Parts: sequence; structure tokens; C-alpha cells
Amino acid sequence: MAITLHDVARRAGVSIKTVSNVINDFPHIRPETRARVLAAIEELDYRPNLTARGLRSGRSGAIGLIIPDLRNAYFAELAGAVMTAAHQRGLYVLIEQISGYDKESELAVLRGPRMQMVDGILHSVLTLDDEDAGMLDIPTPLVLLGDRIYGGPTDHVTMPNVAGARAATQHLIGLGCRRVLAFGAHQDEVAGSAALRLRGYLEAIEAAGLPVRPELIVDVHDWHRFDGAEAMRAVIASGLDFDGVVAFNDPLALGALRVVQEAGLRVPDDVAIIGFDDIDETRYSLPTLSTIDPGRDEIAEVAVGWLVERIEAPRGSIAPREHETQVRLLKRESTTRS
Amino acid sequence: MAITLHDVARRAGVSIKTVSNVINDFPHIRPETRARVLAAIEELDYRPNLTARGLRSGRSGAIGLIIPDLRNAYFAELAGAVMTAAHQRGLYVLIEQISGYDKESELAVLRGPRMQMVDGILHSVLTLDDEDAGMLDIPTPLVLLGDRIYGGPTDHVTMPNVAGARAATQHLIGLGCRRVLAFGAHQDEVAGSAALRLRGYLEAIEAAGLPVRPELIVDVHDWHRFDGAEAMRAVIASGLDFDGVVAFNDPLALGALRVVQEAGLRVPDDVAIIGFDDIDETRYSLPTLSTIDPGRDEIAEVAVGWLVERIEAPRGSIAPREHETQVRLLKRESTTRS
DNA sequence: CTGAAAGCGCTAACAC
DNA sequence: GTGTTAGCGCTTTCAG
Repeated sequence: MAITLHDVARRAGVSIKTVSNVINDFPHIRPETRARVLAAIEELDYRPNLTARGLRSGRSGAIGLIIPDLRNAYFAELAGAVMTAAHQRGLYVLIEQISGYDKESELAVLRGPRMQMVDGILHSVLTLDDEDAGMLDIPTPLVLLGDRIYGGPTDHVTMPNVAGARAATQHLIGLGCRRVLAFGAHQDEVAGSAALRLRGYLEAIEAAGLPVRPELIVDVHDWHRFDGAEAMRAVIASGLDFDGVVAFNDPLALGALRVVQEAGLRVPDDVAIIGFDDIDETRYSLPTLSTIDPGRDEIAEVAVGWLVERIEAPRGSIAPREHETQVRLLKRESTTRS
Repeated sequence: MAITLHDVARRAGVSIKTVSNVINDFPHIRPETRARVLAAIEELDYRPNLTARGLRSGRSGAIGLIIPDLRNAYFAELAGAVMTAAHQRGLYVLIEQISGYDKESELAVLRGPRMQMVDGILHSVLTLDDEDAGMLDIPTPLVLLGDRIYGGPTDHVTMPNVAGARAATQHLIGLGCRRVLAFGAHQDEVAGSAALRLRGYLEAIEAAGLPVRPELIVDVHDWHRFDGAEAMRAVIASGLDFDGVVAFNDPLALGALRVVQEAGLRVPDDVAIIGFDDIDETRYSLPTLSTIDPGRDEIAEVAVGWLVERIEAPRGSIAPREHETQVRLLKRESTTRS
């Protein structure tokens, strides 16, 4: 059996309350008493039982992080940033992946037993949209990540999806591209990153006075490297003519980059390619990949900060807030024509 | 305040024990009583308080996973595999990253407050070695991942580091390479993946009757893509002559791959390159990267299975076991000469 | 400044 | 089959 407060109290010749006071840095303790308690803690190698503390105080000291998939580098990097921000505040992070690409799976995780014991939840929205805002009005403090829910009941930390995709598309048009692929669309959806990035693409095309060509909008359902490669293979096999690619995330872009070059096209001279998210890998592909920096550390820092505020404030006392990070276009070799 | 067992019991007109019995699928409950309780649970939307259950039962339902760094794709992919294996057994996973590259940081995580509330720990060893085996004799069930501790007090699931590196090196020698770089060594260490992979390299060089050239052993401390690129830049700047690279992990190989090609060398014709770990990305680089498959899913499955056995068995009743996955050499373009 | 006692929500003995 | 009771280890009143 582990050492408890009682053992320490007995050893130090005080009551458990005094030990508890010392541990929790209560003021008004005589220095010699404190020293005696500290010595007892040291000698017995006492560690407080966090479960018991959690039961009594109603706080677990954990926050939940719900993300689509750790194998996606963007989310792994985001998870790392969230863990760093949380640890600085003495919290630990319970990561959950959304098992399926549908609303039921997503809500199941949010309401599941695992998220029931955390003090607050950071939820990177995958399929939920404005219609589902009501489902998010849960008792646990919640901060949403990613672009999808507007007018929701809680805080929302986003990256500038529309503006980012618009900037990326404008950049390619500025390079002289006239047949730019929107690569990774989900045309059956009205909200979500895919829809917003497509909107940014369309805005840039129209602003430049170019025609919107439906055949240049390529749907790719999953956003892994593999899917980008497969989709690009199909595009090339179809004989479609194109000279630029705005990929809706970096793995898609990297998969496409590979296949484009395999087909004998030069990047960026024949085809310019730009991604989205600035995962580490984009700095070391050949050629290096231009991309949109979503401000990952800033997202993590703001989101954790707001979540902590919500955990500490009475429920309902904080009105929904929104934070959008700054767009940063990172120009690398895949869009630098000599 | 949340709904408790008492609320359900009152609603159903039974005692809390009966409700508890229903929830825990005890036999010997009259069907109509069970139905009444279930209805009350439904109506009140009751969810058991896992913290209270944990305090009472001494089990939290969580296992800890200690890994060096989530930003490293290998560990992110491993974490995903571990979460899958754990969820199948109804456990959740608490991931912790080791903050610094030293024994103190590593032991601090292992003994820290967060790992104190889990039922068992999966620890992917970073800097600890045989000397530290004693430090691992902790009360919490523990299964070690990665190659380093021999004769330790607990189970150990490893990948064949020596054999893998030997196979990789032999593969390059078979291609005709005579000056093969060992890329990513930590020559100040005697244990750990770096030391084992170096040993495999040396074994293959000697078995082939080639001279061991110290200048071909390149130390690279961190194993990120960036470090691989920087180290390869230095190698090329130094004018060192080489025709093959056995990189000790995939990001190192990918960083090197990039810089080698930038310098005008062709891969695999001038320089053949092979990595280690089979991260997803190796399938989509240009050229695709040959690598060693460490059997990630197998590692996760065996490790979680053994950990669960240890959690359920009395402490000390299971003798230390070892499991080593099979070597699989994946030949891709970076080592396929026409 | 420190001690005694209550109780967070649940499970596990043991009655009935 | 079901109810009663105790207590997991801690924090939190409330006395003293």
C-alpha cells in the first residue's frame, strides 16, 4: 500500500490537515512545523494520490485533446504544442483520436467516458458544423480548434483558412499559373477546412478574372500523403492540363509533388505546388514545399489559456470568443521560378 | 452537480448497490429490476464518476506512454498504434514526452506525478541503460520499448536494431558500395539504438572484409530531418568521399537525401541511401526511401498485451520477458540501381 | 496556527 | 436478489 497523508502526519507528529496545508502551500504555518513535515515527506517518499485529490476537489488536473489522427503530422505537431502549453500550467493532456470520419464518431468521443473525467476539452473539429453547435453546449469547459462552427456556444481558435488559401492561390497566379488545381476539396461539404480553403481558392481565381473550371477542382477525401499521390496519378492519367496546384494540406501536396515529378513534369517550372500547414517535412522535400503557416504554437497557447480561464470561471460567465492567427505565406522552392 | 448512483437508485426505487450491480454486469439480478434501473440511468443520463471508481478500486483504467518526442513521426505512429491496442482493451493512454536528452529528465517523467495515477507504464527508453536497470524496479507495472536495458527487471519489447542495421549495410555493400557512411552515431554511448545500429553496421562491414574507416562514422546528436540535412552538408563540405549512407533513422535519411541531391549527386547511382523505421513518408519521397521495418504494430500489440497481464497479475509473479520483432528490409528506389 | 470530523462517488463485504 | 455499511485518500469546513 502506498504512503498516505496519515503516515506522514504520524511520522511528523502532526495531524493530516497540517500536512495537507504544507503540501498546498498554505500560509500561516510555523517554519519548524513545516520543516518537520517536509522532512517526513522526504523520508517516506510520499506522493499525494491524485485520484483522491481529484475526487475531493472535483478537478482532475487533466485536459482532453480531441484530434482526428496522430499520424497526420499537423496534428502530432499540434498535440506536442498543446502538451507544452498545458505542462507550463501544471496540466496534463489526454489525447483522443476521432475514430471515424462522421458526426457520430466525433460526438461519441466528445461525450465518451474518457472525456468525462477531464476539467476541460480542446476539440479540433473534424465533421461538425454550425448545425451541430447545439450539441457542443456541454457542461465541461470547451474550446474549439479549427474552422467550422460559427455562432457556437464557446471559444474558437482558428487559422485563417480562407485568407490562407486565397494567398496561396494568388501567389501561384502571380507566378503566371493559369490552370491551378484546387487539390483536396470536399465538394459535398459546406463547412470545414476543405470548404473554407476551396472558398479562398475561388475568391482568388475570380479576383484575378480567371474562369472557374470545375474540372480543376479535385476532390480528395482523406488528406494523407498516400491519397495525394493516388489522386495526382488519376489527374495525370486523365490528361488534364494544369500548371499549378494549391493542395489543401501538406501531405497531399507532398504526395502530389512526388507523382508530378515521377511523370516527368518539373516543379516549379512546369507545375508550381503549394501546401498548407507548414509541417516540418516541407522544409526538406525536394524541392522544398511552399506552404501556409497556420501559427500552430499560437493556436496552442491561446487555446490552452482560454480553456484554463473557462475552467476557473463560473460556467456561463465568459461569452464566446474568437481568435484567428495571422496568415503567413512561406515561399520555398516549389513556387520559386528562376 | 452531476447525477450520482444515489439519484439513480432513488429514481428506480432500489438501493445504490443494485444500481452498481447493474452497471457492472453482475449476474443474479431480476430482469425487471435491471430494466427499471436501466430506464432510470437513461432518463437521468447518468454516467459513472470514473475518479470515484478509480479511488475505490485502485485502478484508473489508464496506461502511461512515455516517448521522447511526438514530433518524430516514428513515435507519433507508435503512439497511434498503442492507442489503438489500448482502446481495444478498454484502456486509455496518457502520453508524456521526455523533456530533455538526459537520464534525469527521463527518470523524472517516469516517477513524476502524472505516471503515478496510471495502472501501468509503457516506456520507450531514450537514455537509460543497463546501469539504470535498478531504477526501473518500480511498483507500477512496466513494459520497456526499444533496445537498451538488458537484464532489467521487467518485460522488454524491442526491434532488431543490430540485425536491422546489419541487413541495411549488407544491402548497400551488395549494391557495390565500398565507402558507406554510418549516419547518426552517438559514439559516446554504449547502449541505445544509436550504439546498436552502429554495431550492426560494423558487423556488416567486417563480415564483408571491408576496412572500418572512422571518418565514415558520422555522429549526429539529434535525429530530426534538420539535423540530417545539416550533418550531410558538413560531410559534403569536408570533401569526404562516400558512396552509401546507412542512416540510423528515417528523418535523418530524408534530410541527408535532400542535401545529397542538392549537391548534384544522384541517388542511388552516386550514393545509395537507406533509413530505419519505415515512417509513412519514406513511401513518398523522391526517390522513395529504402528502410528497415521495425514492426510497429506488433510492438504496440505485444507491449500492451504484456502490460495488461502485468496489471492483472500479482506483482513479481511474472518473470521478465523479451520480444524482438522480425527484421524486414524494404527495398525502395533509393537503393535500387538499374 | 493546528486538530477533528465530514464527505466527494463509488465498490466490496456482509447481512438479510 | 437486494440493502447496509464502511472506507479508498484527500480537501474542506469549523473548532479550538
